[in-house]
This record gives sequence, C-alpha cells and structure tokens, in this order.
Amino acid sequence: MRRPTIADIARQAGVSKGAVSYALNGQPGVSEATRARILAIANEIGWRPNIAARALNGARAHAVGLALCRPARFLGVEPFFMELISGIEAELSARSYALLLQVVGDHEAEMGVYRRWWGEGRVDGAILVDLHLDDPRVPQVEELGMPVVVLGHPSAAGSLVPVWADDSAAVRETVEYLVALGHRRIARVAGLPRLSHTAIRDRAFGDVCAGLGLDACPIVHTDYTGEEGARATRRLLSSPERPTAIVFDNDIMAVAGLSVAQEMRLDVPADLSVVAWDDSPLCQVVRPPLTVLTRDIPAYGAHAAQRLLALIDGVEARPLEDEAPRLTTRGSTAPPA
Amino acid sequence: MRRPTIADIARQAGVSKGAVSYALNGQPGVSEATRARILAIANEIGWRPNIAARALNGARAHAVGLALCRPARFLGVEPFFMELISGIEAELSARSYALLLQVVGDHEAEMGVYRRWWGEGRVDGAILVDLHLDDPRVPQVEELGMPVVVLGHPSAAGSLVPVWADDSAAVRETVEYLVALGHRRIARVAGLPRLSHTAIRDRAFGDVCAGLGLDACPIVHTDYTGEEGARATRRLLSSPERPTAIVFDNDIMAVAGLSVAQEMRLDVPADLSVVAWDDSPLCQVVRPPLTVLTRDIPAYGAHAAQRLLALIDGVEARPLEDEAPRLTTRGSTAPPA
DNA sequence: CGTAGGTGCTGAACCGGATAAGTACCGAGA
DNA sequence: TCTCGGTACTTATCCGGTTCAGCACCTACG
Repeated sequence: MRRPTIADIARQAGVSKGAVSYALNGQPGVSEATRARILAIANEIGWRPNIAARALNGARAHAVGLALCRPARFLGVEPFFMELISGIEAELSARSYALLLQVVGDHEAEMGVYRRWWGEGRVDGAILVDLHLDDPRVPQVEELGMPVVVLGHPSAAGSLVPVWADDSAAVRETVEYLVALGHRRIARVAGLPRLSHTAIRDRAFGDVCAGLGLDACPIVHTDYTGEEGARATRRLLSSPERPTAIVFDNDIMAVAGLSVAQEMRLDVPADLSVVAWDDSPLCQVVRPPLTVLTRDIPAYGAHAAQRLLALIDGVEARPLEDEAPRLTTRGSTAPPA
Repeated sequence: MRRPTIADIARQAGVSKGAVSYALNGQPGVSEATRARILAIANEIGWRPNIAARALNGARAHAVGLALCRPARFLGVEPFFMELISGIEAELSARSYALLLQVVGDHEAEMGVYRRWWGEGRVDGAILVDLHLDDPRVPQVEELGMPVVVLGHPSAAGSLVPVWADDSAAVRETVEYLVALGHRRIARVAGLPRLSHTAIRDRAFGDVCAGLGLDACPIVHTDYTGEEGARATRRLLSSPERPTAIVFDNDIMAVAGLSVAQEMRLDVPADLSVVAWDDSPLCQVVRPPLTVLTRDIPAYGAHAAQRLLALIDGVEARPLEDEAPRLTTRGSTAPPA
C-alpha cells in the first residue's frame, strides 16, 4: 500500500529512474514509444509526484501564503475576505497552486509566519493585505527576498508589486453624485484610520468636498463594526448641522447607520441619503436597499494572484491598477427633503 | 544568500551533519556543550528546517487541508466559514500546522483536490464539511486512508471521526420557546434539503411540532440566499393560515424575511416572530434585533482541528459532540398579537 | 571508411535532512 | 589487565525525485 514512486515505474517499464523522470516531465531524452509506455504505467499504478522530493531539488513549493491579521471577531464581519480568497483561489487552482492561510493576531506574528513559511520553503510567495501607513511589513518583507504582491496603493508598497483600485475616483464619483442630487452637507464614516486606504479615501473626500465648495464635511473613524458605525451615525445625526448624506466605509456600518436613522424617525432617503462601500446581500436586503460602491472583489484577488504567479515565474510583474469601484444607485439615495 | 542548511552549521561547529541533526532535534547523542554551541550557531545564521527535506524522510507535511465546495457567490454570504476557519487556525497555528485551503466547484473536484494533496504528501489530513445525505465523499475518503474529521452528525460520517452539535435539541428549544410565548403556527425556512444537517433539523422540527400538537408547521427549502429567503417568507405570509413565527436556517434569510414582513405591513414581533440560526452582526443591527440560535463557531472549528491533529498523531480520536446552539432572545420574538 | 552529431538511454550525484550502524574514547568493575 | 558499557560522536544510507555526465548505437556526410 506504499505510495508508488518513479522507481516502481522504472522497474515495471524496465528502464532507469532518469528515463522515467524525463518521460513524466515531458522532457527530451526518451523516445515517444517509451514515454507513452511510462505514462501508461504511471497512470495505471496511480503515481503522483511527491512535492517534497521535488521541492528538495530547488523546485517550487507550489503554494502561496496569505496571513490575515485581523482580530477574529472582525473576520466574519465582512464578506470581503471570503470573496478575495475565492478570487485568489480561482487563479491559483487553475495553476495547481495551493493557498496557505493563517489567521494571526498582530503584524509581528504575521511577519513571523512569513519568515517561517519562506524559511521552510513552504511557499513561493505571498500576498500582503491591509497595508498601513508606513507599514513595517513592507521593508521586512523586502529584506526577506520573498516574491510578494501587495493589495494596496503603490505609494505604500515600496518596491513590492502593488495591485490596487482608484479609491479616490470612487470617492469623487460618490460625492459628485450626492452634490448633483442637491446635498451640501455630506459626512463620511470611515474605517480604521491607520489603514492606508482609509487615509487615501479621507484625503480624496476632503479634497473633493473642498473643491466643490461644500460646507463642513466631517469624517468619523471607526473599527468597521456595526456598533461603532451606529455610534458614529448617532453622533453625526445629533449634531446641529446634521448631514443630509453619509458615506460609509463598509456595508455593516451602513446598515447599522440606516437603523439608527430610522430609530431617530428620519426617513431614508428623504431626510438622509446613505451610501455603502462594497455591495453585499445585506445591502440589497435592507429597506430601502442601499446605494453602494461596487467592486469585483474576486477579480481583485484573482489579479493579485496572477501578478504573484508571474513574479514567482521570474517574469517582471508590473503594478496593476484594477477597475475603480462603481456607484450602483438604489433606494437609499435621493435629493434632500 | 542561500538558505542555511545543517551542513553549514556542521561546518561552522566543526562536527558532522548527524551531530547537528541530533542537537537540533533534542535527541541524545551529543553533549550539552556541543548542543548549546550548535543551537547558538543555528540561531545566529537563521537556520530553519526545510520541511520538504523532513517530509522526504516520512515526516509530517505539517499541514491539513480544507476544500470548500460552495459556489463562489455563497461564500461571502455567510460569516460561518470565516469563523470556522479562524477557529481551525487557532488550533493549528498553536501546533505550527498550516491550513491548505481550496475553493472548488463541485464534490468531484473536491475529491480530486484531496486525492492530489494526499498523494503528493502535501497534507496530513483534512476536514470534511457540508455533509450530504449518503455523501459519496465519505466512502471515497475512507478508501484514501487519509485522516479525516467530519463536521456533521455521526449518522452521516461513516467510519470517519465526527464533530457535531445537537441541532435537534436547538430546534426543540426554539419551538418550545415559541410555543411558550403562545405561538401555534410556526414555520421553518430551511437551507438546502440535500445537506444532512438540514434533514436533521427538518425532522426534529416535524417531531417537536407534532409532539406539541401544533397545527400545520410548514417547511420551505431554499439555497440560503436572501432572495430565496424573501420568496419563501412571502409565500408563507401570503398563505391563508399564515404562521405567527418563522425560524430561518441562517441570518441572511432571516433578515430578508424580516424586510418582507415589514413591507407587508406586518409588525415584528407583534404580528410575526422571527428566529435566525447563527448570530451575526447583521442580526444585531436590524430593527428589531433578531432572536438567534448562537453557536460558538470558532470553537467548533478548533475542536475539529484538535480531533484531526490527534488522529494524525495516531491517537484514537473519539467523536466529539459539541455544545448545542443556545437560544439568545432579542426583540424579534414576542407573544402573538 | 572515419568521424561528427544526434538519439535514447544509464548511472550516479545531489537536494537537506533523519537515522541506523559503526567507532573511538573513557571510566568502572572483575 | 581485560572486558564491559555508556557517551559522544562519525559515516553511510535513505527518502523520491531532478539532472548531469557518459555511453552505446545509428545516421549522415565529406
């Protein structure tokens, strides 16, 4: 019941191990007749290459790593990661690459995981997500010499290959749309301020509002949870100059904000317009359904994986600017009453 | 810049490779002084064991596999899998095991992945989820001889080690609670009928309702999406004998159902009580917040991982009945008007 | 007819560890 | 003094592949 090896094939075919290796790898050095015979035997006895043995010869590990550094309680909150992973997977599995996944508590642990994976020859590369401002992981990973693709803006990616979307354009489109509807007081409920994409969106939001000569355009930072989203909304809606539109950084906060507004007897969209970043079933299920910024997240993951595989293959992987999020209007936005 | 090997350590320490191997693995055969010297050198030059080389000697792959067979569009829908994975991870990473993840389209592809992983020596075992009635994967995986833990009821797990929760008890608790509130017409919006846990819940629901002498207790099957949940709810609420309480098989359908009820000008909970299986931020965010069946999903995953590691270690892993889901009452349930 | 070049294969080394078998040395006991 | 047993190593082999050097054989060509 031992797993068959090329030695078994060689014995049955009456040739040497070397010939079998050439035959199985489509390399020259064996006649077509012998190759066919060897392949038939390999197939018959159910031979599979032992990746450990292959890896030992300096070959690929045929796996890439993804260490997610999020407190467990936020992981289930957003569908983002599952969608991202399924997109990465789609690309990887087409090339028979596996995804090594580990959930870690902090960035130090994350780097430890990368160091171990790379040091043990377990992965050929990795994808870095949730970039921070001046992220210490970037120089550390550069020093490791491991092929890495970064999901995030080039400005934060150092010499690593970035895959990103133009969040600024999405912010601009959203604000301009709200202004066109007649809104003048627009607020933004943002995510974690230390994330670089939060900073980018914040800046774009400020710039666009200023450019359009809008009144105060407050930004409130949160941790992406429904609770903080609700709290932020409550604070905004209780202020004397309450906004007539709020743009939320994820779906869960938008829905929480919607509930808060309705509790406060405000009509959405008449008294308050709501926009959510990233669509989800949740956004379509609530009443009114939410106007959202839609991204093709699986495609985003697939592109990152594709760039990473190119990098691993030694092809120079160029930065990739993905499609910007597009505004999908639904019932939660309207001209202010 | 080559990765250091034990040969490098041996050269620097002036001993043989064998001695280094003994020292690094805490085995007898070297003096404490030599061992300390070798460890110091290993540490200094940043040596890490090459798992491929270790695996070649029949050692463990130090990874377990999880192939998720769900259409990509359902993956982001439920937080279940991310929570499960984070629980599995917690247990695995404590033992420096990695999780190999692959999303596949169907069960055939899933078995192909397991066969490949096992054949290539890439994993030491796997976790099987989403068991079907008469699931063909069970005998196939038994034949592979790979250590496997099944998330699901023992009745469907064959000779594989099951980790499960008593869904029947949870169904009973829920129905009895609703009956105690005064409900007599209770409906269930269930998930995919071919899943074995759906069958178990269906049966328990029927049994409990019959046992309590309730009127018609309809069950509607869906694919877990909000759309089908909404459709099922609409159908139930439009029937002449409309239920005064509905128990949904997941959060997204419960929320969709809630919206449908509110659209139909029914007051929740006065006209309709709503219960959701599995808590999520979503359930707490909607108005009224939903009464839910709470499971500790990360713990569930952790237990499965722990059983699997025991199995891999050759310890006879016994079936584990996890804690049954508990009812957490919130604003969506009340006596019928 | 001698040889240059290509084909089709063999044998052996190699990757980085683990490990069984062998050896040199030392102290203790008969 | 000789043997015995343990300690502290070394040497050699193995795991399952890849790959390189070498070799026999055939064909083509000057």
